[in-house]
Amino acid sequence: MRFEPPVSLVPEMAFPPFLLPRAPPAGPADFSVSSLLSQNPYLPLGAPGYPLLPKLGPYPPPPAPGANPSDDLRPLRSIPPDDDGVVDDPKVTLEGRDLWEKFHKLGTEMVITKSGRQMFPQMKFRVSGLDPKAKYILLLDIVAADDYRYKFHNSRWMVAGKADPEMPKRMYIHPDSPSTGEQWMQKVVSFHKLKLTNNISDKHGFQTILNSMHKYQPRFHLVRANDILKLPYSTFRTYVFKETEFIAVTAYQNEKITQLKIDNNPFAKGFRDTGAGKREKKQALLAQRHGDDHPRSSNAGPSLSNSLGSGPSDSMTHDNVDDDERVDVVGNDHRPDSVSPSLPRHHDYGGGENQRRDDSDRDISDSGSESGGAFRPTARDLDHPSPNISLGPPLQPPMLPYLYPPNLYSGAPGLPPLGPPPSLPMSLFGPGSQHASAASLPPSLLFNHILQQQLFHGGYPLAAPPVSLASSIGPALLSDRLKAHRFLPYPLIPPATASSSSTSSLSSTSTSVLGGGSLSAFETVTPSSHTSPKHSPRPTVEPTTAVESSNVLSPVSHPHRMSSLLSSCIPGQTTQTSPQASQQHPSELKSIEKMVNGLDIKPDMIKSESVDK
Amino acid sequence: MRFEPPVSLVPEMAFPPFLLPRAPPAGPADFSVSSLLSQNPYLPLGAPGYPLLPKLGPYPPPPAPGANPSDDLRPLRSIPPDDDGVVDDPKVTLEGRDLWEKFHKLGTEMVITKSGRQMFPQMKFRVSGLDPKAKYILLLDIVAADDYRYKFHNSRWMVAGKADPEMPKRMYIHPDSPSTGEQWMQKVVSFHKLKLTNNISDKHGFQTILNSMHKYQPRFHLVRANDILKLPYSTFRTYVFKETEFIAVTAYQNEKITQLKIDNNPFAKGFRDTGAGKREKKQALLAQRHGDDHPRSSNAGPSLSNSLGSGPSDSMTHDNVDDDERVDVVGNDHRPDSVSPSLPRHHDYGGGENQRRDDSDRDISDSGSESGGAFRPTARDLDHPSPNISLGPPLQPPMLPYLYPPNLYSGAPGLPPLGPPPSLPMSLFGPGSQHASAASLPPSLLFNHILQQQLFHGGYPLAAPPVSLASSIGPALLSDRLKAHRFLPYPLIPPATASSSSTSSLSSTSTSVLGGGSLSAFETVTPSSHTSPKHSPRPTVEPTTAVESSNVLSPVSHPHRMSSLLSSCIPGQTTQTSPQASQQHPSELKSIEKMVNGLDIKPDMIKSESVDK
DNA sequence: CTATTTACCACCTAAGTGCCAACC
DNA sequence: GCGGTTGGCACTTAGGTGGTAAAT
Repeated sequence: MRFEPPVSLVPEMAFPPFLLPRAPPAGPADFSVSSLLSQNPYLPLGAPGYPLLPKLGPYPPPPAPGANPSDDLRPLRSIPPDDDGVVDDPKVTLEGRDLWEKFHKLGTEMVITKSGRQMFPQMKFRVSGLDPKAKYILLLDIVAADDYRYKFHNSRWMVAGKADPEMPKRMYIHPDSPSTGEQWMQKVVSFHKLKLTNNISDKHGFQTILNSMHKYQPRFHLVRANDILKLPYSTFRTYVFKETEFIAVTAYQNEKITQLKIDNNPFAKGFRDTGAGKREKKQALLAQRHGDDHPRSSNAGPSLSNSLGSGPSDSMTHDNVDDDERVDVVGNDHRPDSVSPSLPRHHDYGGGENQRRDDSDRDISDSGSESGGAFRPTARDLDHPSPNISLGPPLQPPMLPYLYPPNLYSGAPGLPPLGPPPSLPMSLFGPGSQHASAASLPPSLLFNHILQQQLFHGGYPLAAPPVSLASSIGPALLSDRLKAHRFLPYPLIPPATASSSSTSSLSSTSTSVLGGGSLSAFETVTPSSHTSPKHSPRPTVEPTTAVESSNVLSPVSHPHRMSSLLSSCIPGQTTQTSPQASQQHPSELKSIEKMVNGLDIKPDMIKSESVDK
Repeated sequence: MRFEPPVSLVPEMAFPPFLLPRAPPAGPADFSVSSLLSQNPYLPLGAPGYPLLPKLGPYPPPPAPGANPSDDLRPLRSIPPDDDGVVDDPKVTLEGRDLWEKFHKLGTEMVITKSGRQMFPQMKFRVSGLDPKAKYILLLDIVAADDYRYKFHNSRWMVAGKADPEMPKRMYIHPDSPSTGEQWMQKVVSFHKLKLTNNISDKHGFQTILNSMHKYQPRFHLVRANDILKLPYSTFRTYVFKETEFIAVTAYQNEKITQLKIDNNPFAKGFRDTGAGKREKKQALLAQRHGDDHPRSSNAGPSLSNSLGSGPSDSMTHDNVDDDERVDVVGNDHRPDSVSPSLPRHHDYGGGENQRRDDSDRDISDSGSESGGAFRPTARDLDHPSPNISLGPPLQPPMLPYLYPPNLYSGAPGLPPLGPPPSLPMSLFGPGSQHASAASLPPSLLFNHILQQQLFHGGYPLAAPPVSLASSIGPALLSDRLKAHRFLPYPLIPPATASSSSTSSLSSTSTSVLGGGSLSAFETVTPSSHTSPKHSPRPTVEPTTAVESSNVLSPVSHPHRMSSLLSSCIPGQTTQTSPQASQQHPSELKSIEKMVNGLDIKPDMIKSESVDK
């Protein structure tokens, strides 16, 4: 049509879309990091052109003219210039949680390659409860889930020794950052562009370097900040979904995982046995090629997903993600899977004030903020749904020069950090501050990164020679760590043996965590001294409502590891840590550690698990 | 490898890429609008969550503590908070200019579809001379090149009547906006994601609505602003490359264009006659299918692409885009194709100060800035290379409520605006300010957009009912315009006849412009009273160095159309217009209009044209 | 040797292209 | 039927999948 009658057009034309409305494309937003990175590899942080030193003057900005003098007493805060004072109460939901749980039950494996591989269930989140007008930066990182090295033996994952040294983990900034709360809430936030690699000389920068045969835990960070430079000074919330835990592999070990991937990943349709007829055919073909039907797994769990499971002979009859298109087959959203840190209405986003659950008695973070705030979870804090949430106050500039090696990130129970965990990094948090690093770590890393850039004439992170970091944290430290762990033969030493003072009796099923109520295959064969009798090593778990609530007490002696891993708060509860506020009570530490390990599960959390169609 | 010797790793690991370095992907940056839009359709302007009213307080920010009191005397400026005072001297180069020129010679056609179609030679620019630390917003819009409707008859484009009413044009914000100068300069800035459509009910928001069989002119806007909200207050520069002019079609008319697209667009390789052998084969096949070899065009050129050019019998022998892969076939960069607005070193980016060419006498914009600045190009200003550049100061808030209907955008000579151009919009610039709109228009549109959002509770532009705009510009105006032009039979009325006071004798080959020195097929059959005798209607132009420098004097009576189209300055020269500063001398107006029409061409501009291999 | 990892493959999705028959 | 428009088609690029054999 060339030109319709004005009458009908007027309405259309009347609206001047000078600016593209930015209508979201169909489907989840392509919020993937890579998109932005590839599109605008420079935008935020680390870009050469980015002002190396904030021009904002001292952080935080001076109090407003009419501000009460007492305000000055509060610790430096991260309130961004445009902070409208509106309190947010973010809730985060893991997209495709059901699928994630299916994988988790089997023991999720993620392929890592030299060139980088995307994660298959993709990391996608729904966010709500944000201040529509405030700007937020969303991040994702992947940290070691424990200090073990694994091997897939007899159809199950077993500990095969101490972990290899972790490569420094990078914080993946969602490419759309910073965007307003309204923008983030409008669509699913996807981090699918993030790539996993085992290539230490990652040139792309899109990739996260992982060790094969090690267990990892993705973490989602929500930071209220309108500028990436302010990240280190801003309040951030960390959400951990245990169901996204996975073991990095260069080749799939568990055939069930392979099949689940094939059945759910559109790009793997070529390997799919569509429909009954095709299915048989294809599998036959595969079998022929293989020469044997049961690669590794001897235990088939009916468990897996979609009912049909006319799978190959080898093991499973488990999955039947019948149709190509469906990714989330079973009923979703049966259980409350969105969690909110629930900041107090008068919450102060700066580093100083405490954050409490609106209606709660848990003053988790109070001590943390000004005094040296840290987690102070109560017992109540332990019962919470899937995502473990933690809040962290911004780090103070004074600590910036220090860098906490990301490889110390692991916070799982059981083994102590590789070798005597260098206490140096902890100095950041001052003596007695043992777990504050959990939530604050990400920012600290970010900050340090920035710092490096500033110190070393701000080239691209990758472009900049490694020297920068080394110097910032002390070259000796880093190299020592590396040396200490080079070439681990990864014997099958039981984890318990290696542990130091840390492993408590509670930590038996140490790394076990439940993906929001689902049983994970990971819980199976932890070679620790106390293997959980509850579960058979096999993920043969039928759709059940059984609750796996193991309590793990993480090593107090290595709080930094712990906290860095998963310091969590009960959803709807907030914890606040600040570098200087890190000194906490030992008792608190324990609670925190519990949360960190994400072992407490509420019965209602399991509810939706058995929905497999 | 699991873990290499620390010695080798240390350097690698020492560098903590916490933040992805955002290494640019190979090839030109995927800076396309759509990318960001699709990725983060909300980011900048118009997003619901976007702060409707800047919280910055009064623009500009209060002077620094140590600032001289006299600073306060300066008019409100748009200097962004992070404006470091560094003067930039932006230069913009059209990527693939040679290819563009080839198309332009034939009379570029761009397919528009209901679902939206990307442009094929893609809009890509190289930018340099920016302040590395300052943030810039890059935009692209496509405006009517004239007021005609065309038809392709006898192998040439002919005017077929007055233009249909234009749909409101939207300003396409480059998705990476805002980014630092350093970021923009680092790679080619691509707008390839922009899509053209004829679907008035464009739901996607990525698309620009055009009228089929109408001629358009893309424009590139460079704005120094660190926040999209500040766009209206910021200095902007507009670059117009005449070689990117095109006629929108729903189906290709000129077979040569088709072939040129096929030969150069990788996605059209399927239609390519690779190698000599294949070529013959394919064409034979095509012939079979067609049943006739000459769909529409009676003129075939052996010309087309891959050397073999055993094309259909039609006419031209002129061009030859030899190889598939090459986009820029002929010698590039023979002529200076990068242009800089050349701001004075002490240039003030605010709305107030004047901008002069560093070494020049052209004080083009001076009057414009504080006093009500506008173009004041001198004769010298008229001789310049391809991109026509204009500078515009920010619009002042007072004028925001007004909206200038984008469809009045055309600035070509010849016909007057459709019907009596509503003078209302011009009120924005005050009486006597007749051409200031050119450069300032884009921002004004943007601003109005923002305003609308603010006024109408800031929904998405598209989401928001058309009411907003209608009300802002006055419903009556818009609807009247629409009514006035509905269903034009587009008779073959010669343009000259329709013109009002505007068309001067100089404007004979009115719309003819040279794409940076190349002859355009568009110049051929302008049914105006004075057809350029120089060129045959057919783009049969052999590789020649002939210069087409026709001077067109655009109608003074309709300055808004003119100016909005192509107000241009000599490269390296800057013009500045401001809403309030719009009152200019009549003499200046003429100069400006000349520039607007981009008719002045320097001999050296043509140089590279004949290089076709 | 074993246990992993790599490189390459066919197969898929997603999306851009012009062609063409059908439509108006 | 003409001029213009539309939607399905085959083809392309680009890139994500797991399989597989060879390399480490």
